[in-house]
Amino acid sequence: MDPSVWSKVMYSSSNICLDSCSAEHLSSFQPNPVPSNSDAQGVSFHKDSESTKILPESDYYSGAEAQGSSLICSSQLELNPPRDGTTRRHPSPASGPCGHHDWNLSSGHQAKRARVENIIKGMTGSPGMHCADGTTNQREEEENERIGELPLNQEHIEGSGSSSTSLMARKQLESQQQQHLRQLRTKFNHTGEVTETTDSSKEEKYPTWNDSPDTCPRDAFTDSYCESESSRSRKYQGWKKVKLINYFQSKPERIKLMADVLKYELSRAVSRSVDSVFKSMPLLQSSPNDEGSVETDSPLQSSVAKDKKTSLSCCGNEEVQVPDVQTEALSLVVQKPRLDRLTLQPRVRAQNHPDAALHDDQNNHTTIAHQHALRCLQDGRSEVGQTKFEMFDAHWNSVKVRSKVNSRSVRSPQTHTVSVDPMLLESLCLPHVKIEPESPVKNNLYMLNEGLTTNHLKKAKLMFFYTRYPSSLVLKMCFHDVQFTRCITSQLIKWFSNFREFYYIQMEKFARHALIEGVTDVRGLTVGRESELFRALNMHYNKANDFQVPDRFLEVAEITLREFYIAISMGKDRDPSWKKAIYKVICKLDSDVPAEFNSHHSG
DNA sequence: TCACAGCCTG
DNA sequence: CAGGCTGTGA
Repeated sequence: MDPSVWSKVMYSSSNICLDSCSAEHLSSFQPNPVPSNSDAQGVSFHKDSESTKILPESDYYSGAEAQGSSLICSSQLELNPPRDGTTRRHPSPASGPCGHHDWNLSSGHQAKRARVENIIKGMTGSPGMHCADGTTNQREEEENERIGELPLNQEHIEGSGSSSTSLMARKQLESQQQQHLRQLRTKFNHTGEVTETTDSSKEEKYPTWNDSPDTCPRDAFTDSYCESESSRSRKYQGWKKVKLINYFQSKPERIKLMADVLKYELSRAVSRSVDSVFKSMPLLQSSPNDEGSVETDSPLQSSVAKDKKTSLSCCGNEEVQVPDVQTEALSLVVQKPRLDRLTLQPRVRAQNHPDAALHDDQNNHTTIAHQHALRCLQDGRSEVGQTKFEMFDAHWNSVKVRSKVNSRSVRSPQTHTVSVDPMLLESLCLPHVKIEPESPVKNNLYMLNEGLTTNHLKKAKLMFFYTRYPSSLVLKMCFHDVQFTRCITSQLIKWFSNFREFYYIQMEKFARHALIEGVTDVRGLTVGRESELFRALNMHYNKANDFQVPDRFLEVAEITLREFYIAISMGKDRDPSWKKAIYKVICKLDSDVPAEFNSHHSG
């Protein structure tokens, strides 16, 4: 366009402005010394501005612009985390009292428990007396109650003064009990769970259920556990003590022995289940700062050591949740089903890591190694095992670091990304997952939505000096080198929307600041090239400062600033849509974009 | 219903 | 700057 024509248009536009946008009150308006908007926004703004002339945008927003509702919402979000599926599906391990977790084990574990319970049920009949082990918790007592039901029924008969019980009947009962226990052990052997204690020789040494207090507790069956787990020895000692105390209650002792067997089996099952969890659990960090390591390790060790179902239940609870997490994470993350077929680089599944939700069965070779090392560490049997664990953990950590470097940064914990080692993918020659390393050249030519480049963005910003509300026709003329699609158009419109947003934010900010500074005459508000407002705007739209900003833009900026000043001083900002009137005025101040913007390439 | 502007958020 | 969302006008 001819510059002269451009100037004409520009100045006519200016005249339109003076005619239409209340130039009269702009030139003569003198607001109340005290702004009428006495709401929290103004107060906050005033308060903040006492120490600093120009408020940082963030401060400004927190005090002046941000409405209370948004703040409240934010806090509400913190105080009341959304009770969505994520929250429900990812409960904290400490989400409930450990003792109340009711054996929510994995399906395999449940099957195992069902087997044990079937055995127990085969032995149980009617309610009986409680076990005398004072160390057992409620859970244990319930278990023992069930275990002791049937035999104690008989015991109850005896203990209740049934001295008429014949010796035959007694022996028959003992025989039945022995049979039960043999069946128990046979089943255990069959499942292979207690392999170290189930060879035939040990079975031969198994107690013969004499009433002798010496033979009963000192059986090889129990001792074998004591050898491997010292803490079990403590329990055993307590158990033995109870036995000595209740010497004359021989049958309950046997029941308790069986209960111990069952408890051991359950304990083992839990331990194994926990181990299995480590195939998919976040690998523990050796860092002392990592609480997850401590928290997860501790129950593992204590589960075997203390043989308390309280701790077992804790473990059980955790291990139950994890598969759910993984299941859900898989559904969320693996958008490209073929991607998880790859041998992706091991991913860190620390509980508080965004990638924790990722589950990759293909990583079993590493997770199993970690699991093995961890088990060695748990057992405390081998320093070699611990060394292996540390070495593996170090390797794992290094892998994690590499993963973080190579993968895209995760913006938020909610973001689920599949971190793939590009080198690995390249080595696999998989074109559909080809990931090119970022190069500076490509960054400079950063493509935006299949057409718009950073140069287009820069050009759009310069256009903003002339037009705040460009029509689609103007956009097409100015970005003729772009294949216009609905998406491209929307993006360009969005760009200008963002430009306007920043523009009006600056205007409001400086208008409020002027009011606070005590500016009483709107004529005192000017926007020159040396003004703070112009610097802020120029920094945003013309960062390189290689473009001569038209004077008309300064005029429009000044008009806008005064409009904001007047509106705020009149208390119009109490109306949620108070800015619309200003927008309506400013949209009429658009100028034509110089011809250079139309004919030239975006670069 | 669609397109667009504006607001909010990351 | 982009995406989601809502309100509005044609």
